[in-house]
Amino acid sequence: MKTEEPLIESWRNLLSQYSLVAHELDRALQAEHCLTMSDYEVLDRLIAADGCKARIHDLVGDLHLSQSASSRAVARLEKCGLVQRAMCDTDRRGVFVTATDRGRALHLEARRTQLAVLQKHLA
Amino acid sequence: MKTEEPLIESWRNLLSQYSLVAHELDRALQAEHCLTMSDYEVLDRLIAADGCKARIHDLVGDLHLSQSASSRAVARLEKCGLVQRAMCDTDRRGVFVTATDRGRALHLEARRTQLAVLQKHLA
DNA sequence: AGAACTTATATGCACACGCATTGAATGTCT
DNA sequence: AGACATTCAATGCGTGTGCATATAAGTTCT
Repeated sequence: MKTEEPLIESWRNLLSQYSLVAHELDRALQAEHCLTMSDYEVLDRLIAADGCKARIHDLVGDLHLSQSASSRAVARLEKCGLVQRAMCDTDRRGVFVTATDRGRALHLEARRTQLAVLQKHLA
Repeated sequence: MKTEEPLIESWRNLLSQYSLVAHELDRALQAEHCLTMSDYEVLDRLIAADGCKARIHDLVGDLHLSQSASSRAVARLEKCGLVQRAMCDTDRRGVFVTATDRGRALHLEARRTQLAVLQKHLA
């Protein structure tokens, strides 16, 4: 395989590395914690926020997910009891999402799983 | 946001860059050529092969896709007339996939689309 | 040759995704 | 205040994905 465009070479490297890590991360999180990579990302962002609380709208910007996918991720997390929805009193269109105790606990465990995978592939 | 683990920092960068490029690439290929990113990747690998011809099994290794997803991508390309399936006479389990003239032509056009997107984001 | 195993593709199924739309609340402009 | 536009979240829909399985062909071992 000749190198052709270095641009394509870069893209292939990016794609390869992403695919490898993403697939394994997804498998590990699913197997050990019943979480999608996206679910974990939502939880992670939420916990990074003030008071483990954020509006969905604010999460979307950080998430590499569409608004609808983010909304559904929150719904999944809520169904598992990791997160709670609450109306936002200052703007009743908005929805505040808060991590529950179980959510915070699971996040800690899942974080270890994540680090193990990253260690293995990005170290 | 404190930096915490540099490992996580790396992963976030990888994820961000991938998401940006992948989404835009997908949109552009779909809009201009009715191709998924995966479809294009299959076509691309096929054309890189000897005689624009390869067995599905051999494609799978390069593709960042599962066997089933690869099989379906080939099916899509065939439905669009970009590719042809043919039995492999030396091993009748195998299926040879060959790019048609239209497939080769479309690949050239799509390649320009790809390069434009990559240029914009990876240059 | 025949049975047991392996390999190459296709397919049923459940699920996460993005796009488009809906519904409700807010904002703006006259 | 009232009409129109905008914003936030949820949902219907179509589609691509991986996993498990099915099917068919090749391989190995006795």
